[in-house]
Amino acid sequence: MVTDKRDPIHAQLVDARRNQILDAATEVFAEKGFHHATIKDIARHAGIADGTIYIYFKNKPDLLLGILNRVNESERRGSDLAKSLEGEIDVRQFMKVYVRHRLSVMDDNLRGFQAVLPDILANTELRERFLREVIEPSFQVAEPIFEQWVAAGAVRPMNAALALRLVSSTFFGMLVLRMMGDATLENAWADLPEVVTNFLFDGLEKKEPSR
Amino acid sequence: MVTDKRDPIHAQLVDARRNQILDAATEVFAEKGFHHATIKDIARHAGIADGTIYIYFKNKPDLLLGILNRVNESERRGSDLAKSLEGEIDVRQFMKVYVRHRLSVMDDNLRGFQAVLPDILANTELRERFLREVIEPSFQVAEPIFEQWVAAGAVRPMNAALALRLVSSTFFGMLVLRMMGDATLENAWADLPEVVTNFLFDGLEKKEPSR
Amino acid sequence: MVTDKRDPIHAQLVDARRNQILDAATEVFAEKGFHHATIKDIARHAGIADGTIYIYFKNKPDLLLGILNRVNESERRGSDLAKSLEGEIDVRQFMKVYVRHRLSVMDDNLRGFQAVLPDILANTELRERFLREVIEPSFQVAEPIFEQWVAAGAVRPMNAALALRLVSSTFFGMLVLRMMGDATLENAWADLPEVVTNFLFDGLEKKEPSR
Amino acid sequence: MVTDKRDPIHAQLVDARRNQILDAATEVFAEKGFHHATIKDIARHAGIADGTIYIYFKNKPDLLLGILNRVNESERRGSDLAKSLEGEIDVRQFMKVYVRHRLSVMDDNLRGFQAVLPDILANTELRERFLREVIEPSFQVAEPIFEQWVAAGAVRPMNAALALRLVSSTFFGMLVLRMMGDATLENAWADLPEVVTNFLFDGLEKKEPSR
DNA sequence: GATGAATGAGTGTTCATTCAT
DNA sequence: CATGAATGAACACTCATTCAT
Repeated sequence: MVTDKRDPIHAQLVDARRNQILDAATEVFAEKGFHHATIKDIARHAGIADGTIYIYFKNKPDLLLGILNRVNESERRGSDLAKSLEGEIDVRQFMKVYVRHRLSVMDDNLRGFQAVLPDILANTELRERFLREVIEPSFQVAEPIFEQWVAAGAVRPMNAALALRLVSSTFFGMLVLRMMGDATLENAWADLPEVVTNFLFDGLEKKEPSR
Repeated sequence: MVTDKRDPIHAQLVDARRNQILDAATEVFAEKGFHHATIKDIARHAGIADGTIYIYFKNKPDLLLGILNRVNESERRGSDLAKSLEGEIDVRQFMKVYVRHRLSVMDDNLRGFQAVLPDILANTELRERFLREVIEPSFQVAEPIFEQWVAAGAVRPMNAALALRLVSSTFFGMLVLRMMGDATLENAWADLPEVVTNFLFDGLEKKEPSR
Repeated sequence: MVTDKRDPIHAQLVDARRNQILDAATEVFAEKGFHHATIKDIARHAGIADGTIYIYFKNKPDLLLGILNRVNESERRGSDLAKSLEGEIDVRQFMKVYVRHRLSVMDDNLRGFQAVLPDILANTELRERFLREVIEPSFQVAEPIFEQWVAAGAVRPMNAALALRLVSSTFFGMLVLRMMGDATLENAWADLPEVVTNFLFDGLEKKEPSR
Repeated sequence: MVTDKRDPIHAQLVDARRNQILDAATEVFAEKGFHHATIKDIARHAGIADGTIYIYFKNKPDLLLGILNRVNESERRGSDLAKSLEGEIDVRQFMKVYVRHRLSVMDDNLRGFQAVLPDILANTELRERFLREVIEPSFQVAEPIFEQWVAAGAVRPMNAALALRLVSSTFFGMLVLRMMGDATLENAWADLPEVVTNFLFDGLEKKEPSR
């Protein structure tokens, strides 16, 4: 029986195995950190032999890239959502939907971030890759939307690039605080879409809310 | 000649050596990450022999703790500042001073954070220690101040604990974005105290600023 | 349909497969050396799957033995030739035929030797096997022939065993030099039967050739 | 105590250690072949720890190169001898001295050759290096000497390059036969200088020897 | 105190071999 | 028979740590 490597069934099997391995790697990396996780750990976690991992991944760093790509994929859907909402008039409504989405992505991929973020921060190459491939593209999607808001008078005039960094920072910071194990943030997760939207729009100061 | 270990001159020499080593370790960890940095690297950077490091530090992780403590020291001065400003009536002025201080600490310790944060995020033990010893104490200092603001009507009523997390997240997020190499944030660093203070107080929305 | 394993057609098929695999193995071993050649390499070279090799050969060393046997077979035909020429009076003519034959065998099996000789020299077991099964038998064929020449006065009296080793050494040495890539020897290959015969009979010294 | 790496005493210690390791490696490679020898084997043989080997040698192949260089050193002394004898009138005497020297070098370095030759033959890179660095230079020393002999009428006119290859082949072949474990050659080793010289000069054929 | 050579435990990776399909 | 995915034993190499000088 000659099996065509381009066989879609074969491709599905390969994909399933890759995901099985990446799931295990995510779990173990998140638990022990990339460097303290051994291939044996991951293999045992996935219920396979050490060598099998090397059929699907070139080496250990490649596992990290695999996880990163899956996380990126989720992240990208955030941009897609933003794009799809473009033109929406009710800015605050837009934001609430977007924040909810972001937070849920964050929640779903928490283990993935925990597996990947420490090494993104530690490793120049990964860092640059993540910046170019994930963060900057999302800024590029967001910037015109933000400027449109300013033009429409829905948002006060400010440096769009900088404003995006601040909003983005808030999300990154929440991710980091959750990863650190902050209980308050974890327990309040359900209320966050509302709270964060208000924070981003109104800030801390007391004033007559615009609506 | 027997040297008394409690000799203050001796203590100063020891401290100088420790700092010399920690400086080298900070640089090398920030550059290569904790695990890819070797003791040889650090020793060469400090201009001493490998073995000498072990006279001043128990082991490699202990170097990380040493760096962490120096960073914490800087951080603590943020809390001190906040405490010292307590009672200040002009909330926005308070915030501007505080933000400026925080950002300058962040800037001064960027290499230190770069050396230490990836492993704080990766390592359960460090993570918990950082949470209990640095983050939570700073929340405990800030919470009464914030509640006092609410009581004084300077800030709109909101869950103090959560508000602090959001503010704190913004700072953490900016740190992370800078560590990632975001150029916009780096170039705008000088304007940030103003911009961030406004962001935190007023949010994004257009409204009649209260002052 | 039950196929009789003693079926001559079946046997031929098996033989064809074995040779197909040995050809591939010879090529790959010669190119990369036994240890750097992988079963995958050989299988790909033969256009079959890894596992198929194990239907025809017990294990990797067995491939080497398979190649060795084919080389030995060629070598043995040298002895056969010698034997067939026994009784021939014109010693120099005998030698010229024999040398030509040997050199052509060497040429034909160069890849085989390249595949097999390094490991014969490295591996005690193979070494002994090659010595007992190939080299010594050929000496045993040659020794009576040589002594007959001495008796007939065609060759000067000398230790037959030692003389054979020297002649044999010259051939082995030429093989090694060619394997090393010596260009002079390779380019002169066509002239060698004449040159080598003269060298073996007359040596280097100037004298009146006997004919 | 600061030790200057160019300290001659330090250099001597390093050299001693390197030789200790190379001795062990030679023994183990000769015994088991390069690929079946493990670093642990060699370390144990040298009475040191695995890691120590890597202080003095970059990697396992580097050990082979180290052995090769020591063997080359011995070989080079053959060329030196030939050069030093240049101008000698008694060609046969010259040859006897040279042959004796070569055979003794061969004998002294037999383990070294056994360690190194299999991989020289198996490995393209080593093969080329050995050809360029050892064999060809020795031919270049020998060729003018040989041509001088022809001019002086001490040797019959023949292609010098080819004649050298044949003589050289005889030596290589004897080395190979000895490595294979041929007992006859080993036992006759003491008589070889005489026998080989005669063989090289007079060949096999009966004739009135020129002296 | 300072040195840096030596140690050896720990791990990523390869690849011959097996076996369910 | 043929396949090739899976296995896991084996091994080169790294590097934190020690300690004699």
